[in-house]
Amino acid sequence: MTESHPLWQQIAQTLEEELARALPGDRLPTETRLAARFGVNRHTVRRALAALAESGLVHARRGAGVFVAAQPTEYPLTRRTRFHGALSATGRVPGRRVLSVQSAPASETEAQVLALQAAAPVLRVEGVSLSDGQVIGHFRSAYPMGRLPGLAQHIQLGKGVTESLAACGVADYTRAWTRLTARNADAILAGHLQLRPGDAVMRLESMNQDPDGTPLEYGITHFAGQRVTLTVAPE
Amino acid sequence: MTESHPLWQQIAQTLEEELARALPGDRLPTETRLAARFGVNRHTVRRALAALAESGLVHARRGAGVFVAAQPTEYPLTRRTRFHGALSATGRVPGRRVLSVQSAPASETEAQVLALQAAAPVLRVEGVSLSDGQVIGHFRSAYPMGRLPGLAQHIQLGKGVTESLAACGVADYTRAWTRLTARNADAILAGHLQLRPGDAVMRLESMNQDPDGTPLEYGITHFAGQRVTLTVAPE
DNA sequence: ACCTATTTGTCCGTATGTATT
DNA sequence: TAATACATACGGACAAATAGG
Repeated sequence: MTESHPLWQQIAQTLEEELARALPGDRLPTETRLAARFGVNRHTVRRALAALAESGLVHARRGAGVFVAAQPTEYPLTRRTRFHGALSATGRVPGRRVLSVQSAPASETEAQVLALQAAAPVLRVEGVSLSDGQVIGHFRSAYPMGRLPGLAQHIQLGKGVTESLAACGVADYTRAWTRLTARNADAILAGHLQLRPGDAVMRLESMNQDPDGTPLEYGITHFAGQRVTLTVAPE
Repeated sequence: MTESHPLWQQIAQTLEEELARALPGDRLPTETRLAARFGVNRHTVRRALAALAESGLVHARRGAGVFVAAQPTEYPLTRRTRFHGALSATGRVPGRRVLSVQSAPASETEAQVLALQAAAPVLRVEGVSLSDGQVIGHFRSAYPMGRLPGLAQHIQLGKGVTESLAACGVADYTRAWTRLTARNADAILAGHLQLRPGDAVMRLESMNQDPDGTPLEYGITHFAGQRVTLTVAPE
């Protein structure tokens, strides 16, 4: 093809084809060696590797090298979505790390979604979700404190959402709705998810409610696109 | 801030905050001006702008400048997902452009999902979906020809999926399941969706069936992450 | 229709920082 | 500790697309 694509794209495509015959965890040649092989500057190779990393095919570790990436985790997205159970069912070991818990007056959006009066107190919980020890998601949730007295203590003890809600008298809850979109990770999110800025992530905005329809939780979760597949199935 | 975040990240964050007060279509200062303003090299500004572009916040046009991007389209994802109806309901004008129609023996995956014998004939349809004239998605579908005689003629006449299936005697169909993940667009997909390589896209793999559970369509759709929000709601 | 200045895109080269081995 | 390897930042040069005269 006389179609003169940029050098870095040609290199990326060549590498992508070769990656099809590689195994997850395999290490690529160093940037310097690749530059020598293709007869280009190291930065041109870096541009190509950046594209592959954005596609989730490889990931770089400073000082170590560039490695072939692994396979995704399945995550069913149903009305009764439970993080712990969802992952256990697919044979993964779930985990959770709470980064911060704080109470604050509800934002405009939170008040509206949770059906609260303006500036009513909410408990904000931020953390990351793990699958087999690897970070797959980052969540930021808001709980109405008025309806869930004592929730903060349980959350801070490291208990799961379902368990903590049960301790507050919530026997059951279901997901009312979910809004989904894809974004490129910014620097902060990439840090949480152990990705590179620009990597594709799925953004889920959702609300959970009790059987009476009372809102119990409003959250925004970001999943690492390359490590998670969401499944939407009828029940 | 002595907080040692890279320069380009700090610049990206500053610009992101300022973008919140900008209107879609607004033009940013040139790279050279921004470099002067932040007291850095032009390449450092470019790295920051690249991150914002990957997040879908801005869009660069060579020779013209960098511009603030536009707003997303809503797309409900239910058991009875109908492209035309879904968009009409949100006040958008839907559209579809078929790029190719061809018959071929089913691939291994197609045969398995559609419950066909190996290499049974399927009709493959590829095209793009429009909302208000703008490309929002790219689809590649496979239909079992044995169950849908004459489908090719209707599809080629430019009719919609629902309409074409109706002409083959399918009065109703529902979505059996959907698998979702986020990816970065490669060069080809970016071309179809009028995005830039590396932009976040949502990949939907889905199967539609008739009321008896007979598979009718297996397809993979990619939505432009910045232009579409999927909603998952219980029925 | 043509030219020109402007603006972004690509590529090279160099230097230095930081994490890993 | 030292060598290796990726990350950041700077500088320069030219190509390609755009906009305006």
